[in-house]
Amino acid sequence: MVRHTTCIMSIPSTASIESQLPTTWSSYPCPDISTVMPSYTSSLWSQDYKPQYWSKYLVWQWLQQMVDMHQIDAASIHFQNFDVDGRQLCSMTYQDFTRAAGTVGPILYQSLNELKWSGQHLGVEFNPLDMIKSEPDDFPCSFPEPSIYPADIFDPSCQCLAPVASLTISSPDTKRSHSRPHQIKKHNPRGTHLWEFIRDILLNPEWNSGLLKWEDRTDGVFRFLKSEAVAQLWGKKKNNSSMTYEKLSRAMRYYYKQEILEHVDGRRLVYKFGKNAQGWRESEK
DNA sequence: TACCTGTTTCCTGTTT
DNA sequence: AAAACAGGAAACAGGT
Repeated sequence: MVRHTTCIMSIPSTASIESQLPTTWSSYPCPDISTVMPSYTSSLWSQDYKPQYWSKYLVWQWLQQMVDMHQIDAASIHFQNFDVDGRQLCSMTYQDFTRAAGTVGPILYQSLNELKWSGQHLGVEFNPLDMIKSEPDDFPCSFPEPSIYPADIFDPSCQCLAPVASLTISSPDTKRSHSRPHQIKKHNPRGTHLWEFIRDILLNPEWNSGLLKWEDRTDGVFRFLKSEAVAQLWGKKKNNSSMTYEKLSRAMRYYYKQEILEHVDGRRLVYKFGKNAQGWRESEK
């Protein structure tokens, strides 16, 4: 028996998404995108598309795209080294990329160079503006635009990410290549797992403006501050506008059995990374 | 094509 | 009373 059809089709309108947003969302520091980045809406396919003209935010979007595309463990990239705009990014040398991203550096360097000249990458068109220009009504923004925050929100001293030595990668390219000394990830059919998505938000303070919070950094205990907002972000990543915290939390509960998460007694919206969750510990920097 | 994994969706009941 | 939690059941989708 078919219990339900594709839920997206049953969503009445984008207004329902807004109504799902928590009231706290309105206080979320994410102003209208056209206000923050007016050029985005007026010149989507202009020169802004070129990496040389990207904002810091687009640089981060590109990095995120690279992480997804190549199945790179985001914890392996020192994102603080990419707190640059497109002009600065394009001025980085091969050595700079290697320093900033270790063994992933050459991949990023090559991808960027292809974008510089063609606007395409490995046959997959990269448009960092997709997340911004698409469906502005059903999601206020994806990750916050870094430039709209005080500089001190992004702590460049934060070394919350794992060293390149812990890199895991499983792109088809690297699977076939014996020249790259990457570890291969196990079966991961749909890109980033939910728990990795959660972990990466926690590890990247610039993305994590009040969405999630460490309760006990050492023990891996964290709390959802804006549960519905995180669910919306997750849904955005999965192209599922009907994602809710209720559904996200069901997926989280499956992690208990896998020991990716451990039970935390009696504390609402609080979870704890388990022994099979990797890349969140400070000692894994 | 069957099977597997990792969700996603829906649900009922319980706890806070 | 509402929100969150717990977990069963089935569907779904991408990868092998």
